[in-house]
Amino acid sequence: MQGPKGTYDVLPAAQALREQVIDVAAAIFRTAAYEHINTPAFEDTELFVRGVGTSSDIVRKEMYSFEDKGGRSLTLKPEGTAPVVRAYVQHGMHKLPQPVKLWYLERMYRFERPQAGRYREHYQLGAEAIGSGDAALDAEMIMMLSQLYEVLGVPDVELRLSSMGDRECRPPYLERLKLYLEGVGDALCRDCQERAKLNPLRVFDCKNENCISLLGEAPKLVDNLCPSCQKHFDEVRGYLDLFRRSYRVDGTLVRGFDYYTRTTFEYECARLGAQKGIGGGGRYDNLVEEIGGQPAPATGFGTGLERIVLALESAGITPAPPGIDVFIMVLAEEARPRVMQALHRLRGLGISADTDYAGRKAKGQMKQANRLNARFAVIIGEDELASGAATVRDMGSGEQESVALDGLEQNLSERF
RNA sequence: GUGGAUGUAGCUCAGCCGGUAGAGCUCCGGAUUGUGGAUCCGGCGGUCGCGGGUUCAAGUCCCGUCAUCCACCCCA
Repeated sequence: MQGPKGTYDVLPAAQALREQVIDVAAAIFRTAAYEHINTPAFEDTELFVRGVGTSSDIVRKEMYSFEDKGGRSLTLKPEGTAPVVRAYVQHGMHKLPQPVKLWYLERMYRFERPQAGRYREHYQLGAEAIGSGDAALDAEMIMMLSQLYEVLGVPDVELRLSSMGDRECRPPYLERLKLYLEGVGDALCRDCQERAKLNPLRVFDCKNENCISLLGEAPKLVDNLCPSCQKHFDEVRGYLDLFRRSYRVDGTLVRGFDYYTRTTFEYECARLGAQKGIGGGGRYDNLVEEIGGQPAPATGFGTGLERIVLALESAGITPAPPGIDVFIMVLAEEARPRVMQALHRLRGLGISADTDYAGRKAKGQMKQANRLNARFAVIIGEDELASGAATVRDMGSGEQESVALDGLEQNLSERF
């Protein structure tokens, strides 16, 4: 038996680094006044169809959709924003002080071919600020991610920035782009000719060199913003300059969801190979309304836990191996009850403690204490029971002393 | 969904021109009657991914299939 394709087990050895990433992220969210939210693993399929958009690959071919026994069409969530917005609308959060600032750690599901840094189930850390159109919030999002990567030590991080415009400037731009693409015609690759029909902006994703050079002359949305979008974009850039956050304006930056408006951004890590995008997001001023709420502007981001971990590992970053406080060696069957009592008492005092359950010899138990990275080994055997004093060994120095069994736990607790 | 590479012990791998499977690490034990991190010795551990085919004989050759990895598509 094996786990399903594209899934993985997080084994104990891999937990420390993941937990470090999560802890740092949670602290950043907390200090920026974001509150934790959890949403269900699955939602009505309709939520993603309306939210993410029917022209996106995710909706067209990557959703884990199924019918439940009640005949409802449900989908394991492929992204985190639409569910949070659904919760915002459902719980009437528009009545709370705005903006409502939320963060999440959730599993995402996409039916894709697995690859380095890409799984069918993965974790994303994300944040959403709903109820304000202020460019300062876009900058806050970008800077929270920047801070996360910096504190963790993610190497070679680059930021790309663009704008998707709004309902006023995007439609006329798309007409211009379509005209341009028709002018280029058959010279584009077959994929791009498909994209031109379905979602013209996607042609900028193409890696075909011929297409890239043909599109070099194409009009870019970021160069054709309406005055209000231009002002908003300039404000975001102003904040990034204020924070000395380097970035590159990239008119070819196209994100995978249809709901973006105005600001979009993406962080990449050059160490990661093909799947180098480690986090990204942007503004989605129409999504709340499209999902059925009172219109409310919003902005947010998502970042991939696995890709951050891969990037950290590529830089050789590994957290200190965990250890325990005390390992108690049982060297006589008659000592077992006293050992179990000591274990229970120590743990009650908040001291991590373990013992031998494998019937190992003295040497084997000492070895186990060493493997567990124990600070102290406590020996209880025939001699100790007879003398009424346990042997306490400092695993760092190798020094040993006798400690009365009567006050053993108290004595040990004073050492931490 | 497309292309390429790879599947042998828990892990990393060797296995020649086809002749009935090996090493290192880990684990357990011994050298050291009850003392770790070093060394030496021994032991446990394998449906050779799975299914067919060729052959007297297949880990080895052929076909299929599944899985993993890498790339495309796309994305975190």
